[in-house]
This record gives sequence, C-alpha cells and structure tokens, in this order.
Amino acid sequence: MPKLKVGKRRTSAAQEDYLKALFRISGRAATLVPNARLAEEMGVSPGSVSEMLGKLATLGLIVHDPYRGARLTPDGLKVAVEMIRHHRLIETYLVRALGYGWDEVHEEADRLEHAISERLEERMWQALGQPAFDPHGDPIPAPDGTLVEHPTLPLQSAPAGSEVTVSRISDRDPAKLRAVERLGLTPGRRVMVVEESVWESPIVVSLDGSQISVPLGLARAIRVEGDAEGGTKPPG
Amino acid sequence: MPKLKVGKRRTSAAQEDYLKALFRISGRAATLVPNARLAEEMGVSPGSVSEMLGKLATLGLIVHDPYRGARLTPDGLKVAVEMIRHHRLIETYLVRALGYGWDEVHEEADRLEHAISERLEERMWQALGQPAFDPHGDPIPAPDGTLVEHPTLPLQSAPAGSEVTVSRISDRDPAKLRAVERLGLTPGRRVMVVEESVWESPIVVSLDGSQISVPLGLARAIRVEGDAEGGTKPPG
DNA sequence: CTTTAAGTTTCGGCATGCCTAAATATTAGC
DNA sequence: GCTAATATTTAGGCATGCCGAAACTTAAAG
Ligand SMILES: [Mn+2]
Ligand SMILES: [Mn+2]
Ligand SMILES: [Mn+2]
Ligand SMILES: [Mn+2]
Repeated sequence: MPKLKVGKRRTSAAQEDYLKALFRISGRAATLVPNARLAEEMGVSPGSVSEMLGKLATLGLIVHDPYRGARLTPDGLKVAVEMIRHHRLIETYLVRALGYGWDEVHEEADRLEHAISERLEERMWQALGQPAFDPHGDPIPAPDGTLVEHPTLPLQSAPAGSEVTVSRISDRDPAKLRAVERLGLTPGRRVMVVEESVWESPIVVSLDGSQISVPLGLARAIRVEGDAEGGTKPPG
Repeated sequence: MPKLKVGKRRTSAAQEDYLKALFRISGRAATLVPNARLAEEMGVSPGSVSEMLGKLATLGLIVHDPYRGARLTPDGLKVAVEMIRHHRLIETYLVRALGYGWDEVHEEADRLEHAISERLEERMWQALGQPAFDPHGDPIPAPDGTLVEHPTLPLQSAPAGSEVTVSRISDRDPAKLRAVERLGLTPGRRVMVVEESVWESPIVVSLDGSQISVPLGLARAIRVEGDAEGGTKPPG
C-alpha cells in the first residue's frame, strides 16, 4: 500500500507573515489589499509580493484579483488568526511568567510564533489562566479562532471633554511603549481628554487629576475606548 | 560616518544543526569526522554535506581537510555548545515549568533552540534556578560554554555484579523514553547489574530489590555511571 | 478618446539548502 | 605498485524567497 501524502502542507514562516500582514491591513472584512500596501507592510519589493500572492492563491489561502489586490479566504484567515494567537500568547507569557518588559516582547514573539507547537500554545494558555488580552491590550484569539475586537479610536481622534479608557498600544515600537509607560497611559487607565490636537499640537489628557501632554506621534499609537459597558474588558 | 557592517553574520538554523551534529559525533575532542558519518547523522546526502562544509569552513567554524573530514574550530565549538545549551534548557523548562513529559520535549526543543534570544535563554535559566541537567540527565552547558561531562558507559557494557547509577537516556526516541520510564530506570536511580547480555539477551538489573529485564535495544539508550564520588551529580 | 502616470506582473539573477549523478581522490586488495 | 572498491567532491537541478528592471495593465489627465 503506497503511503499517500495527504495534503499536510505546512505553511512557511514567510507565508504566515504575508497572511498576518493581510489581516493587519484589512482585518476580518478581508477587503482587497493592493499590492503596494502589502509590499510596504512587509518591507519587500512589489515583485516579491506578486510572486508570493501567486503561491498563496494556489494554496487557497487568498483570492488574488490580478492588478486589483488580494484578500484572505476563510482558510487564510484561520492561519492568520492562529499566528496572531501565537504572537499575543507568547508576548503575554514572556511578561507574566518570565518578567519581560512589554517593550521587549514583540521581536521575540515574531520569531517564536512560527516555531511553537499546538501543545506549547495550549500549555502557555493554561499556565496563564486562559488570558484574553496581551500586554499591549490586544485581544488574544480563542483556540477556535474567535476574536473579539472592541471598537476603539486613536487617542488623537477623541473629542475634548470625553472620558475614555486606554485600550491598546501598538506593540511595534519599543521606544514608544517605554514613553507611554512613563506617562502612565497603560491599558485600562481612564483618562479625560482636556485638549484635542490643533495644528499638530500635543493632546492634553488628565489622569488621576494631573494633566499630561501627549505628543501627537505617541497619541497615534494609543487606541482608546469611548466608555460603554459590555463583554470582557481589557486589563484594568 | 558610514555605518560599518561589522561581521555580525548570523549562523543559519541549518548551519547550527551541522555544528551540533559534529559535536555529537566527536565532542570537544573535535577529531576529524568523515563526510559519510555526518551525512548519516544529519539525514542528508553526502553531496549536501560537502557543500555545507565548504560554507562552514569559509565562516571559520570548522576546519575541512578535503577527502579526510571536518572538525570544529573553537568558534564552531562555541556555536555548537550554545545550541546544546538552548536545547537542554528548553527541554528542562518545558518539563519543569509547563508540565511536558520528558518524551515530548525533544522535537519542540529542536525547533525552538534556533529561535530564542539570549534574553529568553537567561530568563528560563534563572526561572529554573540555574539547572545543571536536563530531563534526560544530559548536562546543560554553563552560560560561558563550560560543559562538564561525567564519564559514562552504556548499560549493556556494565559488568555483572557492578552497582551503577543511571545517568543519561538518549532523548531522540520518545517510545524508548516511555519504555525506560515504565521500567523506572530514570536518571539518578541506582541499580545492580545482575546479568550481562550474552548473545543479545536482555540485561537483568535489580532496582529496589526487584529484578528488571532490559531489552538490549533499550540498554543501548541508557548510559550509567560506575560509582565514584565527585562534582555535581545528575538529579537523584 | 488618447496619452501618460502609476501600479502590477514578469523576467533574469542571486542566496540558501537540498537532491542525484558524474567525476575525482583515497584506500584496500592483490 | 597497480587496480578496484569506496568515499568525497563537483556539476546540474529544483524549491523557496528575495531583488531590480522591463513589460504590461489600469487609472488619471488632458
Ligand atoms: Mn496554534
Ligand atoms: Mn502585542
Ligand atoms: Mn544563547
Ligand atoms: Mn535532552
């Protein structure tokens, strides 16, 4: 009896990174992403993107509309969300179990997310008590791929006078994370927007009674939730 | 001032695997390893080995004596030992911190050893209290590359009547590890050799008063220490 | 419309790592 | 020592992923 190779095709780390990038750009909506946007997000040339899109389309992980763009299929979405779960779980584990700073975890998670087994994923998840959010306030997808995204807006778009809760900080730039931490604007903190940004001026918020000036470049990395109740909340 | 790229060449996972294999075969002695032996150990063709040896020699990680064989340079030895430290630390961490069985860790460690940072290595080491041995009784190299190997012999070579301590079990075959565990011959256990192997017969040892029959194939995977005192000992 | 600019794909190259088969060197047998 | 078996190296290919430049499509401007 010949041993049939049943399509146990493993996606490569590179392929997984493209799928993740598509998800970052268009999310569950899975709208058409133009080649150039993806090239920028991945830091590769447009030519490289075209080639990879061909492969991913063959694998049924994306749909490619030539000269128009690409979007994730349900299968591709599953892979992307799986990698995001790995990434955020690893970040959470490094901070909570191994004493990493939240500004030290992103790179490490970006490498490890492609290398861990389902068993390790499960063990970390259980060891942490099935966490729902990572250190940056980003929701951790459930094992089945469910991913609840609270509606948020960038801090610089919050209207003056509104009271908001810090929800998520972009995990890509360690220096920004350290700056955010120094200001005390960590996920879960409630702040009042005192002054909106005019002509690129810093945003002023009040936190625990004291006024804090937030440079626009930093405010763009901070997403907040306009207060409403419901569902599971980010760490408070 | 132009930013000079100072030779921060990163070794690839494949290169690291070749260096590890060289170390497994000839250890610190760094004697010449013939191409075919390395090909067997790596599970690749002789042609592939020749090519890789060329690259590693260029990088100064091995010395290649054409048609004779290859051996690690001090630099290559450092990389190999570094990977072995990663491997054994990861295995130890998975068992002690995440509840893995000792038969479940090898594959995972083989993937992760190439992906973890020096920071993660350090954090795991501290979290475990600077362990000296992995779950299979293999010594974990110190951060500076120091590696103390106790002299051991395969169980099937131990003379009848001798009292020995189980020291190390090969971590490559999960099924053998489970069999060894069922027999209770885990690292640190003291046993008396009752019957040596004759004509491939099982070895009989006594453990806690009861007699245990160890198939030759299993005995070959078990290394023991003829009792003498000194130094740090494997887990008891 | 038609011309042009912008974005996308294709092409030829390069690097890594693997394979098989052919060429070559070493070693062992006589 | 010379030939034959054995081991090693080299050559030609294939797969993955990347690049820059040429070819092509689409969209914008006139
Ligand atoms: Mn997973
Ligand atoms: Mn994060
Ligand atoms: Mn290290
Ligand atoms: Mn081990």
